[in-house]
This record gives sequence, structure tokens and C-alpha cells, in this order.
Amino acid sequence: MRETDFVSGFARGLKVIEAFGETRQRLTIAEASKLTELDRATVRRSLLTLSELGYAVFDGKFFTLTPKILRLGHAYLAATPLPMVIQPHLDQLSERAGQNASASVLDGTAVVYIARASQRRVMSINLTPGSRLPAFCASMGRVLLSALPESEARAVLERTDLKANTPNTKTDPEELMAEFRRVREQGYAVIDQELEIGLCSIAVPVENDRGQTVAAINIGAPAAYVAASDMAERFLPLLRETQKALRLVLP
Amino acid sequence: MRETDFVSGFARGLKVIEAFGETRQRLTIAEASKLTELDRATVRRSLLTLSELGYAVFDGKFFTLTPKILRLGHAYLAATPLPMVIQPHLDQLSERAGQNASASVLDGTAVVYIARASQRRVMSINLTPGSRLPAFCASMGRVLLSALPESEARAVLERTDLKANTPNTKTDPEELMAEFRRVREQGYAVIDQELEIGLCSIAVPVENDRGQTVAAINIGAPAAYVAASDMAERFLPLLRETQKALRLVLP
DNA sequence: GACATTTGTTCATATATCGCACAAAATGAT
DNA sequence: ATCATTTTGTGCGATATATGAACAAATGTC
Repeated sequence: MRETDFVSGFARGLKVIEAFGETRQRLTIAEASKLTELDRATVRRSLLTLSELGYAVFDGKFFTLTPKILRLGHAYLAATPLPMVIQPHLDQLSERAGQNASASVLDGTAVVYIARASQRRVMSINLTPGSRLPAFCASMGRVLLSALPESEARAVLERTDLKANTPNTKTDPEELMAEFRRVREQGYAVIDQELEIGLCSIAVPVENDRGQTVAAINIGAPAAYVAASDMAERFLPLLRETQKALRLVLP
Repeated sequence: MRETDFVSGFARGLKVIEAFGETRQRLTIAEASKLTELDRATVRRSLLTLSELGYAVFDGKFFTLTPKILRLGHAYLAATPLPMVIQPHLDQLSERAGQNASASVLDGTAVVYIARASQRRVMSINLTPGSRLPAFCASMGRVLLSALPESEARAVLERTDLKANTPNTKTDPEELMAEFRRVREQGYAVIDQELEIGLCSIAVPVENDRGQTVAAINIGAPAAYVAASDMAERFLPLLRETQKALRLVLP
């Protein structure tokens, strides 16, 4: 790509949008400038543009994103048939398991939720489509990383901040690579409170009819309710059934 | 705002992102150009910028958005405490009602889903956070429009494409304005298969401690299971309870 | 209340982008 | 295969934007 085929004003604007996140619902120009490492004048112009277009509002001091910003992310969710196709299966899975079920894809070192069906609330984190979790310590992440060539999986791990969320979190790259091999062989991944104390989960890949892994689905359950060692016995048949149904309908 | 405070390259890029939607997961340069009414060269630069940043991929012919694009919309969901705060209440509401529960806010003439808890699948439409429905014929839309000053509600209706989704859909502006007044008085809205045959729903406003309506929550049920006339009796107490709980925790 | 710091805004100018026109390549019809 | 049509890529002048410094306003500190 040529140098002049890059619209830096656009790129800067997107960076500004991403500066809003997690705990930062309201940003001043100076704050956004620091977060994005862009000039204050540039950030100001981007934010005013967002306001002019209705993606943000300005109260004289703080800029806040409006729901219109969801149109951008939603373009993907609506554009890809994946979440549409998966959701009903997920609903059914969740109901039959009596537990939360989710679907996700890989984006860099994170898993991104694309659909979710909840029965009860066990996690402290609030997960909605678009939510992100570190792939290396999430059941769906393990499944998705296992589906990559070893060299790529290793590359992802190298780029990952391997910090332990709980005492159970596996953070040794070699141990994780071995885990990926095990997951690949057995066709599922079980996480025992590696992401959050009290939460176990089991995930399987979602494959299309050509055998390519296009997503992962999981079931999460309170550790107090189902021991990690019982997760497979308890939920794998249901997951396998959903997996099989999806294989037939995915392009 | 001054003319020079507007970054048109940014605005054009956002328009290109929005061109991806619904049935258009893959776009060529020419297609995107037609949809956005922007010059092909401009669209091409925007798309190449998106690709360079990892928000899209290009296979030589088609551009496709990647999950990374969700970071943009998600910045809002994660940035606003609203979905975070509402979700657990919605889960509880859904479980106690044994039906789907959702929360939404108004964006122009549409309601935008910000959270959802599903028990069963009754709608043909797949609703996820970010999904949009016409406000005038959705229960939450009626509630949110009722919360506006009459002149604004009327203005929204004027900008709305008032097409009937079912034989039950109310499309007469005056009838709708009268309905808004009724909703405002009784504090809830019931929809009897106006959006989709077989689906009834009831919604109440979510107010903060200053009495401002910041969102709406609803319960949807199959018409075969609960008659529209029974919706209030059946679900209003639960909705009121959730509404009351939320009033205490919202800023 | 005076001073120091931070923040928002404006401006001139160097730099980058836009849209047009044209060329090249791909597609489709006969 | 040929031609017409559509689509994509590129060079260039006109136009728009980014930059960094300067200033003004607000905020915090003593």
C-alpha cells in the first residue's frame, strides 16, 4: 500500500474512539490526548467531528459517546452471519444446560464475545457481545489458540501479557503450548478458575463443513456447583450436539 | 463549530464502516462507493486504512470487517455504566418472569438494545446489544418516546418510516401521540403483535434518582402463552420491582 | 490573592488528502 | 474472440488538515 492511500485523520479518529473504554465513559480533550498520544488540537477536531455526527456529545467539558457509536461495531455483528446463526443454538444450549453459554472469536491475543445466552450470573465481569478477555486463560481462547498452527499460537503467547488472574492461572508458555496440544487432541478445553475464582468453563470449537474452526462456544458454571473434573461429563455431550448442529449450517 | 474543526476524512471513514450492514458483509470498492455516495478513490483510501489498522481485511476483491471493529461500539457499552448496572437486574427479571427481558435506549427513530437476558426464543429476529428496531412499534420505543416532550416525539414520528410490520401495527401519527399520552399516564406500554405476529411485550421506563428516563426495559412473551390483556397483570409487578431497584442505583 | 499548572482555543504554514481525469484491468455479453 | 461495460489503480492540482507555538481561560496550590 502506498503512503498516500492511508487516511491518517481517519486512523487518528478511530484511536480517539477506542480511548473511551472500561472506566472512561467521559473524557476531556486533554485526557483523550494523553491516552491516544495525539496532539490536543487533533483530538479536539476528532471529538468535535464525532459530536457533529451524533456519535458523541459535549457538555462543555466532557465528551461522551452516544449509542449511535454502536452502529459501527454492530455493522460487523449484523454483517457477519455467524452471530445470527449461532444465537438460537446458544439459547437452546444454555437452557438445556441450565448455565450461561457464549460464543466468541479470536482477535489478536483476546477472545471477543459475539453472542451470549445467560441463565444466571456467576461472573463478576459483565460480558456482552464485543466484550474481550485474554485468550490464554479463557476456555474459548484455549480452543481457538489450539486451532492455530503451533508457531502462530506461540507468537500470540509472546505478544500476550501473561499475568495471573487467580492462583490457578497457567502462565508458563511451554505449559500452555502443551495444554493447546491436549485441547487439540481431546477437542475441548476446561478451565478451572483460571480467570476468576469460583468459575469453571468448558469450550469446544465451532467448525464449518470444511473443518475450519470459525469460533468457539462454551458453558460456564460456578465451581461450587460443578467441579472442574465433572464439567466434561456434565456438559460435553450438549456442547458436542450444538457443535454438530452448527457444522451443518455454517458456510 | 468552525468549518476547520471538522475532520471530513474521519467522517467519510465512519460512513464507510456503516455501509457494512445487515446483508452486506463483503463490499467491493465500487459497492461501498455507491452506498456511501463517496468518491471511489476516497472509499478506497478509507478501506485500505481500515485494513492497515486491522479493522478490515481485503482479499483482492472484497473488503470484510474483522471483529476488531467491535472495539469501537464496545467502547460505548463498556464506557457507559448503564448496561453494566442493568444486566444483572435483567438476568434476575428474566429468570423470575420466565421470559426474555431486554433493555434499550433511543437513538433517533430507533431503539438500540444495550442488554438482554433470554430464556427462550420467540422472535424471528435475533436481538443482541446494538440491535435496532423502529421505536414507534416497539414497547420500549413507546416508553422512550413518551418520555420526550410532545413536540420532540412528534418530530421523531415525522422522521420515521411508519410502515406496518403486521396488521396490528399502529401507523397513524395522531393515534400514536394519543398512545404516548396513555403510556405516560399509566407508566408502561404494551405491544400486541405490532412488531411481529405472535409476540407481545410490555415495557417500563428506567429512571434515575432525579426521575429522568435513561432507558427502558421490557419483557416479551409469546401471544399464545400470554394474551396482551394479561401482560400487565402478569409482568408489571416484576417490572416495577426492577424499575425501583434500578432507580436507586443509577446516577 | 498571587503564582504555577493545566487545559482549551486560535493561528500560520507545512503537509496531507480529495476528487477528478485518465489508464489499466477485469468482467460480461454476443 | 471482440467489443462494451464496469471496476480498479494512479498522477496531479486544488483544497483541507495537522502541527506546534502562542495565548487565554480555568484550575489547583500555597
